Amino acid sequence: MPTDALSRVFAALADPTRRDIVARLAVADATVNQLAEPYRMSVQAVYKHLRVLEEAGLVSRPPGPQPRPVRLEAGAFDLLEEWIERYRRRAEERYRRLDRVLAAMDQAGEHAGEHDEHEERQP
Amino acid sequence: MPTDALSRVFAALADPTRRDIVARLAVADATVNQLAEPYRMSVQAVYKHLRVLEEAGLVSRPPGPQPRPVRLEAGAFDLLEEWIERYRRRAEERYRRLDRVLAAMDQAGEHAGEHDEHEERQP
DNA sequence: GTTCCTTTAAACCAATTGGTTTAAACAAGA
DNA sequence: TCTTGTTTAAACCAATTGGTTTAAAGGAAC
Repeated sequence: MPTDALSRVFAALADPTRRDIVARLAVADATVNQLAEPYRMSVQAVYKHLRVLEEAGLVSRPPGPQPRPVRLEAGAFDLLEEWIERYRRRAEERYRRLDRVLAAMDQAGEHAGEHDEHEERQP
Repeated sequence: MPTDALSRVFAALADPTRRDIVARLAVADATVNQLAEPYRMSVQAVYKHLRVLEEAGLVSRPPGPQPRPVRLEAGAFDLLEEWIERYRRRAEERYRRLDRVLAAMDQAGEHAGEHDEHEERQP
């Protein structure tokens, strides 16, 4: 439980049932029983899944009259996208750069082409 | 291991060490020993982490001379972003719609406002 | 107040996970 | 070939996870 927020979000979405719940909540709020109905597991198991999603900040259960609805929290997705975007972008840049290097090596001949390019020397 | 691709990717990134590895690979390829150096765990543990990342398609280890480099595979990020984008967008739309409904309820008086709006009736 | 549904809690279980250590197979360089 | 560094594999361990069942507490409606 003392794991960081990002780990909690990723871990929460690593389970197919939990992703399915998120998918269904994306189209409409639902009560726990509604959510549990299609699955072949106990209602308590669904409560457990919801607690995981809740602790990850992906879902909230606003208080109110008894069959409390479960609501998708769009905010947690931003955390994810921020992280992913950051590294994906860098990776793609590196690929483009690598492609240029390979192309240059290709037309220059293959005598100097070794595997020492991982020492970064970009500005 | 018979889990689906998306689960593997999410699970792989649910570990901070693994995310750190990805982050470092985003700036430059590295050998396993280079990757393992800053951590206080055994090199074998890092190999295990890399196997997880590899099976998730986030990383590849192109064959070649002995200290084989580890390379970030940008492709797997697309899977993630695709999934996230889909549901985040829907969730946001629903929020906007809900805001309108609430605003309408607000200026119409609060006698009819119950919690039955999760039966979707959008076209 | 009782009864019924919803929610939370607890004890338990099998499987997975993130590590370890030890050992063996591979590849290169001297 | 011998030695050294890299990679993979195996056996083990503690902690976590995704489920279960059972039980109890909270709220609504009658």
